[in-house]
Amino acid sequence: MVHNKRFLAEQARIFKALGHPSRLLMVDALRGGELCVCELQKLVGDDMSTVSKHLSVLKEAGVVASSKRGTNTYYRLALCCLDTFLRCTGSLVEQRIKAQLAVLEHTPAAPEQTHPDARKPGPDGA
Amino acid sequence: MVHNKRFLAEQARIFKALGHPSRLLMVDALRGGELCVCELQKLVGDDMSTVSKHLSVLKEAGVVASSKRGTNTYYRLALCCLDTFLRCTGSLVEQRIKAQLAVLEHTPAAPEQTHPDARKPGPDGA
DNA sequence: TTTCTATTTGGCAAAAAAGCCAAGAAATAG
DNA sequence: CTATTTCTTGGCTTTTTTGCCAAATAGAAA
Repeated sequence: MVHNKRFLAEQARIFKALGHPSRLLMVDALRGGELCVCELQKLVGDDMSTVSKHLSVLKEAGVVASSKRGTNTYYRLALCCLDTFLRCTGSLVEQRIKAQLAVLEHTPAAPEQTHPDARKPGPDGA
Repeated sequence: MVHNKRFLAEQARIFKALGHPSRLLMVDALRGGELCVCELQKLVGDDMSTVSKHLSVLKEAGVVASSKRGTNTYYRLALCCLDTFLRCTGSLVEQRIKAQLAVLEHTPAAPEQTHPDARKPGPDGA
C-alpha cells in the first residue's frame, strides 16, 4: 500500500507539516486542549500571519482541525497517535543531546544509544 | 521541556526527515530489515547520489543507522516507535483519500473522519 | 453604520531543499 | 598494480519553503 504514490505523498505531508520547530511547538501545546490563534501566536512569538500560515499547513496535512467561534479560530489536534510518537522521538532526542553534551565535556558517558530501539547487526556505525 | 529550542529543533528534524515521499518509502522498506543503498536506489528509482543524500538526511536526524560491510553500506531503522505511528498516519491518510474519492464520485460516504482520533468540541470544521 | 479585534490571504525576497552530473573515496577482483 | 563496484561528496540550477508587510475578510460592539 505504501507504493501507492498518492498515499505516500499524503503521509509524507503529515511528517513535513510536523517538521518545523514552530509548528511542532504549537502541536505540542495543543496536546493540552484546543487553543485560539492568538494564544498560539503568543507561544511561538512569530508574526500572526506566519502563525496562521503554519496552522494552515498543519490543517491541510490533517494534523489539526479548527473551529471558528465568535471572532476567534480555535485549533485542536486531529491525530490520535501523535502523543505516543512524540514521547518516543522526544526521548530519542533527549538522549542524543545528552550524548553530545557528554562529548563536548570530554566525558563520553554513553558510547552508544540506549534508546529502546538500539540494534546491532554490525559492530560499527559506518 | 519542549520549550527548549535545541530540543524542539532536533525533534522537528526527525519529522522533516520523514517528510519526503522517497525517504518515507525507504524508511518503510527498512521496517522489514536492513537494506543496502543499491537496493533502496532500485526501490525509489532516483539517482544513486540523490538516494545517498536522502539517506544521510535520515541518518543525521537519527531515523536510521548504517553499517559498512564490504563495498556495501547497509541501512537500518533506528526509531522503535515509528512502526506504530506509521500505521496510525497510514490509516488516517487512507481514510482521507477514501473520503476524497467518495466526494469526487458524488457519493459522500463518510461525512466526518472515523479515525480513532475524531473529536468534536464544536459542530463545525471552520 | 462605523470601528475594533481576530484571522486569513497576497505578494515578495531570502533561505533552504531537491536532484542531477561529475568527481572522489574505499573495498574488492583480477 | 589497475579495474570494478558501491557509495559519498561537491557543485550547480530549479523548486519549495519561510516569514515579513500590507491588504482583505469576518464577526462583535458601539
